[in-house]
Amino acid sequence: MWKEDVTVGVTIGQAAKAVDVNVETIRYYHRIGLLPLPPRAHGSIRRYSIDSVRRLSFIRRAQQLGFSLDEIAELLQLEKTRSCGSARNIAEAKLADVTRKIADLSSIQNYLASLVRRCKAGKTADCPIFEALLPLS
Amino acid sequence: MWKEDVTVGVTIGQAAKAVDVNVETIRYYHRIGLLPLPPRAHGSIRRYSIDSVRRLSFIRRAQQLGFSLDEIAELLQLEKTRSCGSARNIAEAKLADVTRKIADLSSIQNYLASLVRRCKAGKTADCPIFEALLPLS
DNA sequence: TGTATCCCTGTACCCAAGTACGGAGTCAAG
DNA sequence: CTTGACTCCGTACTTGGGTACAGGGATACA
Repeated sequence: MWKEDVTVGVTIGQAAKAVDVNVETIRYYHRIGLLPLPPRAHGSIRRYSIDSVRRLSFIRRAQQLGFSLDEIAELLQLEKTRSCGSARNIAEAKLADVTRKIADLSSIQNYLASLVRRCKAGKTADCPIFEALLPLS
Repeated sequence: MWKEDVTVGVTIGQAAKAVDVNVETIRYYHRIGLLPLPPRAHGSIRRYSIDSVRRLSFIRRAQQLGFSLDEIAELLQLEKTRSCGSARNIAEAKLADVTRKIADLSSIQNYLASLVRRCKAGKTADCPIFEALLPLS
């Protein structure tokens, strides 16, 4: 006999495996309203549609791009209107953010590199790392 | 009359102001063992020496360089031996870390920039941001 | 001497993004 | 029909880096 609903979509475990995420994480996304609860088939067990899984994988990809869950929620809201301008605003803000972070890290990189370089070159007696970082006593 | 001890060093509030940090933060550093408790003069009020304040300011500077409090504790441990090689190892590890972060952020930057650029150029109908980030339905 | 401003300890709370777990229900295979 | 793997819900805990009180001392200045 053909059980119509039960096999439509995947279980939470399969969805989790598909996007390489913890089952508890998916539940957490439900809790905070980031991912709508999928329909239940017969029993109490949820079935995740292809769309649900795609939404989940979007969340992970956006996270990798440095978006917070709040920002991701905002982006997912935009899906309803498909407002190109709003999405671009968010993307541009995030781009500015990332650019600033890169600049900050670059100056840290330069400083650390110069410390290491001078440390390698110099005598052990006056290690520039200690001089720069630990000006105690 | 000359009160010898009481005026040696500064109070927590002055120390906090000197390195632009919250009083509670200093107490927190004591709690986690990052900053040793300074001696008390007469009453129960702590007096922070110049060295204490320098140590505190080192913590903040190292934080700005991206070191975690754990790593900073490690660096402060090294002060005892002044082991140049160990310090260089830590600095080099952090440098590698920072370099990797920059690389990650750069690819994110490229991707976001290309999305924004294409979004500006294209027609509103097929916004690349939605296509790239929201491949739902 | 009053009062205003610090300081003390201890405890609880904050944020983001989860993770862990207990106790019960469900489902498929053997 | 039992076993084992999976799922449910709810609640509590985690990490890192702090903040915020409450309820008392201490100190400084007029």
